[in-house]
Amino acid sequence: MEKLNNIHPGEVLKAEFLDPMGLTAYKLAKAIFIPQNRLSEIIHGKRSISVDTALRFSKFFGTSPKFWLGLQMDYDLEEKKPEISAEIQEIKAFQE
Amino acid sequence: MEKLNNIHPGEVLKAEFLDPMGLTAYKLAKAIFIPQNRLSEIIHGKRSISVDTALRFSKFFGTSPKFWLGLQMDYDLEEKKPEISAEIQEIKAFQE
DNA sequence: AAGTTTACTTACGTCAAACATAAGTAATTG
DNA sequence: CAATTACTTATGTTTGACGTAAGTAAACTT
Repeated sequence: MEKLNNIHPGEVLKAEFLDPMGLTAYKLAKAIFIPQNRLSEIIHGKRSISVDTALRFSKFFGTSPKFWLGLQMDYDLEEKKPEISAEIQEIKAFQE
Repeated sequence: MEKLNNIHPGEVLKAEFLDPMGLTAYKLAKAIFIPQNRLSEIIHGKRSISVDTALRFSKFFGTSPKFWLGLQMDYDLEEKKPEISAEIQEIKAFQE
């Protein structure tokens, strides 16, 4: 199930980092020592930002790793919410 | 590789929520419609807080889902950092 | 013009981990 | 003493992140 208007981290990577910086996925892959397909799949939303990837982006771009994992978290939450909303609604909040 | 002094989210769940609230893992599992072993394994640090689990905790405890996923993120980062620190150090920050 | 490097994508097999089911034990409650 | 509560561990399935590799094409080098 693909939620509309939910930007995945790969879009941010491409639009906010690679393109403005004049960088290719090929160059980035070499620079952070990962295979090219990892980046290709991230950019096309087929793979998530893992802790490993976040740490590498972090060092290269000078961002925090949580920035990248936060983007992923936001995306995953938005994707998952509608899938399980029916069951979530059945959950009663704890009464202290 | 198990980093010392890194608290996993299961510890927080037990020490900061279940115990103070007089709740058992059994009751929580029933309340949020998940199998008991899922909670048992989380509490013992053998399983991570997934998006699904975070959304359920969120509704039941009245916290944000990001609170739980944030704990997991912090834990995962601390665990992973030492594993790949050598390779990360070889990454050169991008020069604009 | 031929060859090397850059650039990207897709196919494929592996492995780790999140999942549910189920079974087992023990303590508590009716 | 039977049912429920409570917890743990074993087992099998599926998903997804991983690397390797191969394919195509464009842009440089020589």
